[in-house]
Amino acid sequence: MLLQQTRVAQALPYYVRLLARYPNLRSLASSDPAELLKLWQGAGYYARASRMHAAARAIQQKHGGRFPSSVEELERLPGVGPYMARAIASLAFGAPVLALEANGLRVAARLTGDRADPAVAKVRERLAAWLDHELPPEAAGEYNEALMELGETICLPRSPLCGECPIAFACVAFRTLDDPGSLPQRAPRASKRHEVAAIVAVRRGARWLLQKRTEPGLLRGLWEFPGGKPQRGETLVHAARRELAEETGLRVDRLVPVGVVRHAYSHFSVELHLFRAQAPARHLASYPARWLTPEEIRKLPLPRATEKALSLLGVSPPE
DNA sequence: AATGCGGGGGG
DNA sequence: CCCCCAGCATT
Repeated sequence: MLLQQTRVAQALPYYVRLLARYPNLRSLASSDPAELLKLWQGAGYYARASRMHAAARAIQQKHGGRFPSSVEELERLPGVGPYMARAIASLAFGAPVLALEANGLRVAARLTGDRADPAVAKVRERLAAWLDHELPPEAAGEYNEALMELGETICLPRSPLCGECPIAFACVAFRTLDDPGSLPQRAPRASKRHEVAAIVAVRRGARWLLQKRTEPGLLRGLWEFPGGKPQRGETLVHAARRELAEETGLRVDRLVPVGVVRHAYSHFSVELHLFRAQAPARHLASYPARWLTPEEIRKLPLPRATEKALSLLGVSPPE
């Protein structure tokens, strides 16, 4: 699950930590989801953590603790889709099925010289059918793994190392194209949005006011400083004050500018203007906001942007 | 079929 | 800066 849309090199340290903490299915199924999310911090796509937890529980309760082995059963598990179901079935149980993901699609497009966009279902089916025809039923797992390994180490996305490729002789892109790396051809993407927002760090003694993101969507379950985007014509200071009041019920006196946190997400980037404030005399912050010491903050799952903000405030990051 | 979902590495 | 990554769920 860690490897979904995540490079092996990036997932590896998380895998090691997770496996040390949850050495078997039972320990994962009975684990605290909050602790799992903290271990997941930094890996991104945080819904994967809760799906993995749900899948472990499902295997315990609906399959008696025995890992399901058929593609159909596997695909019913939370967080397990067409690729993972076939990867598990072939690699772990020897099922003669093709497990196709980004690497395999790229390799197949080049081997067959297919110039079409794999984002189109028809093209994916065509590439899958070709690979499926080549698949040795008695060694499907090794075949699937070989496809991915080739894609990860040699048949690279932009600059493939065709000189080191053991099957370049059979590659249509290598034999016919000036730049085999130009395949597959993808549709151009929408340009990235840029957003500006104001966030407020309210302090009360040794504690800071943070809130949990509870809405479905971006960074769900992670903790951040209150704040939001300015409305039309609104100043950043006013937006900070308004958002703080709306989200936590707090009204503060003076807002001191601290700095700017810049962070890039996949489809947009944000520029967070960070302000500091003292807690008012009456400070009944409403849920889901909480007053937290640095020690408590360190135990919560935090997005990169919040880590950067804490660093600006001089709240020491976890070592 | 299209969209949302993070963060890091490389060109 | 842009592109991509051992996909999946939702609409």
